[in-house]
Amino acid sequence: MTTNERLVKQITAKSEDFSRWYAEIVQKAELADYSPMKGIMVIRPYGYAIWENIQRAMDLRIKATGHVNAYFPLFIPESLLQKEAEHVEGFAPEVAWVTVGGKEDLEERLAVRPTSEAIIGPMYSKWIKSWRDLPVLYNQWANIVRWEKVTRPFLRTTEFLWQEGHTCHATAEEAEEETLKILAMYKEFCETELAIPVISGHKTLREKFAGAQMTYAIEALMADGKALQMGTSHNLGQHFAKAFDIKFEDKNQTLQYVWQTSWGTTTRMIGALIMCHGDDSGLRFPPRVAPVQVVIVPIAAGNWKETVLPAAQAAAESLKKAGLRIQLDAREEATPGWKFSEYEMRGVPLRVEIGPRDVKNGQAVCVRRDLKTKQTVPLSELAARVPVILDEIQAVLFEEAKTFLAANTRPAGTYEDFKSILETKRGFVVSPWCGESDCEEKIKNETMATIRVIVPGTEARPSDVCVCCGKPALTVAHFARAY
RNA sequence: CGGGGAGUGGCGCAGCCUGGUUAGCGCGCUUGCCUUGGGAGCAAGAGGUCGACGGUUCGAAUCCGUCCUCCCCGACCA
Repeated sequence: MTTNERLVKQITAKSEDFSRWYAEIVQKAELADYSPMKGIMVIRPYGYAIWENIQRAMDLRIKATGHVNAYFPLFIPESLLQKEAEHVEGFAPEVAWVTVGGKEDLEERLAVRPTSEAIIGPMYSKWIKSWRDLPVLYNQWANIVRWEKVTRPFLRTTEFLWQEGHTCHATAEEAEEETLKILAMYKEFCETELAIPVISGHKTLREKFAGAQMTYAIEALMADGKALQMGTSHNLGQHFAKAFDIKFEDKNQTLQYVWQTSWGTTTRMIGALIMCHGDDSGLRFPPRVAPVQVVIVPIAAGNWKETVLPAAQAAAESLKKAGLRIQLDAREEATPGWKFSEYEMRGVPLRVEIGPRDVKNGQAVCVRRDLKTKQTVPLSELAARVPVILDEIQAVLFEEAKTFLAANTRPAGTYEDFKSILETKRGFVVSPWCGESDCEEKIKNETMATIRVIVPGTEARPSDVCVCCGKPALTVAHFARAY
């Protein structure tokens, strides 16, 4: 990449300054823009299309596992939010409050939902009477407000979009099973749809959701070596059931509190797509969620409107019939070279060029965004071949990300190694840990790394000692600096 | 919320220190011609009152104050 090209594009190279690259690509690719309010962004059509694709794919999975969608209020009366002590304490610093309605001061202020447990609780209490009413498997797609101090487009914004599942079960075992089922579903979603490999496991008490009994999470590694939480699944135990009096009569005619779960994924996943797959030329979207999967660029020359254009239009039609998201860019005011760079920057997985030579030969030139390789495909075979190429691109992006994750997951037995890895390489550091919150805190203060998850199957050996304090290890944890 | 940087047509910047005619430049945009296989060329145009408010001054993009927003580094969080 020459300096001249860089100047023309006016985008900082990812390899030069990752943070700046991220901030610029979000705007240049028209994914999002800043609103007049601090930390509150506007998701533009190109960015929202990704969310719609994510929603569609996630919603299918949510429903396939027996859940149904519902919608609960945006406002939560303060008295409800306060019912679960740990919950309100955890969220208090970031709740936005409504205190005036019209011209009247409200008798009780209303929280703009930071999460919906507290508004769903009383409804579940009302609806659930019998063991026959269980399980309740609800999900809602909604917006959330958390008054964050530091914000970044998609990664942390004051208002964001998410799905939140809220379920009730008759037994602790069922709730735990649900929690883990969703965690597995999230992992599969990230890997299949987003081409982002994740590690999954449970959080420490220090990092768990306010009010949960246990929090599980999936964590991905971004290109700068920082971890990003991609989704959480909480086993709420009976904390909220007791706070909101959610009881049912079991088969033995005794009243029992329900066992609950809640789980969510957010528009943050779009940030992960950007940071995980992008390169110096811009975005690289996985075909399965790309807003535009194929852009067709006709090469305008000579009598192109009689020859090239009809061929391009026919190609677009045949690809649309194959079920693909297609854009035909036949604008005359932009040159082919300009379009090539533009769609690369915007992360379109495949570009199909059709020029006079191609029409003569009955072919098209396909250029992959992932590897930047070119191949010619007979026009008659486009509709059959392009879906295969898109699958390959999806697979390549996933493989590249997996390789990166593996290469940046390192064991550390001593605190010196631990610190050295975080200073020079980042990524995940896998180390034995004594299980004490004090040690976790100390490590965070000294290295900025936190325990992202404790992965099942990474138990400590009897001889292992805590990487920080040297006491016998309780378990082995994945540490990282995180967003 | 603490420390640092920044806000000037759509984008990227210069001007500010050392106040002074109609605030410049590149890209983009409009029109015409010509071109089109990696961000073409020529010509003619349009577009800003310099983040907001207040102050100093005969005069403010420029000096002072307050506020807003963005970026970076920390403390808190999806």
